Amino acid sequence: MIRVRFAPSPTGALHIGGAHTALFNWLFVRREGGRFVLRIEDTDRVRSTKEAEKTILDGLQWLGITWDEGPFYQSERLNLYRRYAEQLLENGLAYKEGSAIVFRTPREGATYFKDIVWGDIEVENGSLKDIVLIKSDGMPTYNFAVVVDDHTMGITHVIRGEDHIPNTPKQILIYKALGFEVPEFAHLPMILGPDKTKLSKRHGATAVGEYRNMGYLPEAVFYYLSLLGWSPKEEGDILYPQEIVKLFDLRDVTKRAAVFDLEKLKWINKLFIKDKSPAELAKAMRFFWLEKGYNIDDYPESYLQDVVAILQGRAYTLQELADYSDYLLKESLNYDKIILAEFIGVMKGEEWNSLIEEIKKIDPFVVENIDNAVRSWLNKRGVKLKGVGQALRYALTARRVTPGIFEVMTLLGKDRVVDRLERAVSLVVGESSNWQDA
RNA sequence: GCUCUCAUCGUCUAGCGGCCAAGGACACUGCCCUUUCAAGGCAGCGGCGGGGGUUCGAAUCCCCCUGGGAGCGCCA
Repeated sequence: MIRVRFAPSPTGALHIGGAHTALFNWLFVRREGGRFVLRIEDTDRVRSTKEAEKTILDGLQWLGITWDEGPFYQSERLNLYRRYAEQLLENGLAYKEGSAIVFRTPREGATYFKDIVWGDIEVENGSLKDIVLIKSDGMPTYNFAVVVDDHTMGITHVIRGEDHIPNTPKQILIYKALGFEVPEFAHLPMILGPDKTKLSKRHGATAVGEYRNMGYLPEAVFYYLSLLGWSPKEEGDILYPQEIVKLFDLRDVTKRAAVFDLEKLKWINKLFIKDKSPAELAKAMRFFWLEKGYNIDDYPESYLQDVVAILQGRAYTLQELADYSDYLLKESLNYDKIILAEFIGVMKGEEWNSLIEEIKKIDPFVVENIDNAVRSWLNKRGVKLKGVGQALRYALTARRVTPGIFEVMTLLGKDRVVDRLERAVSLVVGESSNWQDA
């Protein structure tokens, strides 16, 4: 039975690197069939917090990284570490130094292991220093606790970041001293910032939660992360977790550290947004709309879904999508008077009035009818749609970029369209009908 | 400094001795479509770090150099 584990220390948020590690463990174990164990490495009494732990678990759940056992806490297993440390003391393989217990590394020979992704790795034992097992405060050190935990928890495959490669020989020495079977190791490539150094806060957002708040979809983050150090034979289409599981193979993991590319993540996020059903998306949008202060409960659910449907695929994040939907979910528009005057200026006030009258007659108020009515009115007058279309767009949305203007008009409904047009025209033309560029 | 390790377009990668005058994706640049944007279509830019070998033949194997990364805590 294959058993893997993800063992974060609760000293901060779940960051991209951690999520990447958890993800690969998850893909591997779901692919091969086995159990995913979650272990909290909270032996650093000073830096560990319950809040950090919660953030990490939330982050994993958000991404859909499920675990089968745990969370287990190292802080609750202190006796275990103590007992094994004493065993080493009795065997003469470790010694006391003050109130700490230290492992005596062999001076001769070499320690070898075959990493699933890196291949053969060998280190001269002579280059290793003695290893502290139990700290003066009675807590085990990381290198000792992992060994005891991974063994007693029956972990068969240790999958973790490349930064642990130098620790591995030390741990293997301890496994052997304790008479434990050594598990398989698979080290994952590091995730770097644009400057090619280990990704950290100074590179920008590194916490998974930040991406959630910015409006990234969990599936998108999941897919993007899976692409760092691994790749499906054919890229191009988006893949959902279950599909990735089917294609995943630890042996295909790359060794070269990968630079985190936000541009690509954004693009992937856009694809996933586009792929969502309007109902699902509308649900996910609630948080972002509310954050914008829109009174979304004033509108029927079906309308909200229509709003999403017309906009999805044009935004990189849900936050952007919320921003783009303002004119559909807010009743008042803030025009830039100069821009409005410029757009409305493509036609005379009386022409606008005529067009508006024409629009009032459209029934039912659907895309095809609006399109026909507006175009035939324009044809009769010999006016091009280009300028008027843009004017309509700005007058109705206070934006220069929106989905197709006839789609927008349909969604807005005849009443709002007429109201907004009349107001826009009067703002520019004024009561007197003799208006100037502002 | 010591130890381990990596090295294909700007970025993520395919490639595991001949099918590679190196393929895809993101980004970027044109063009088409067009009521704006996006999408879509087409075209383009751009890379095997360097030097030695091995071989009939090397991006692929070996060595050296160079460059990068990680680790070297009674942190995890």
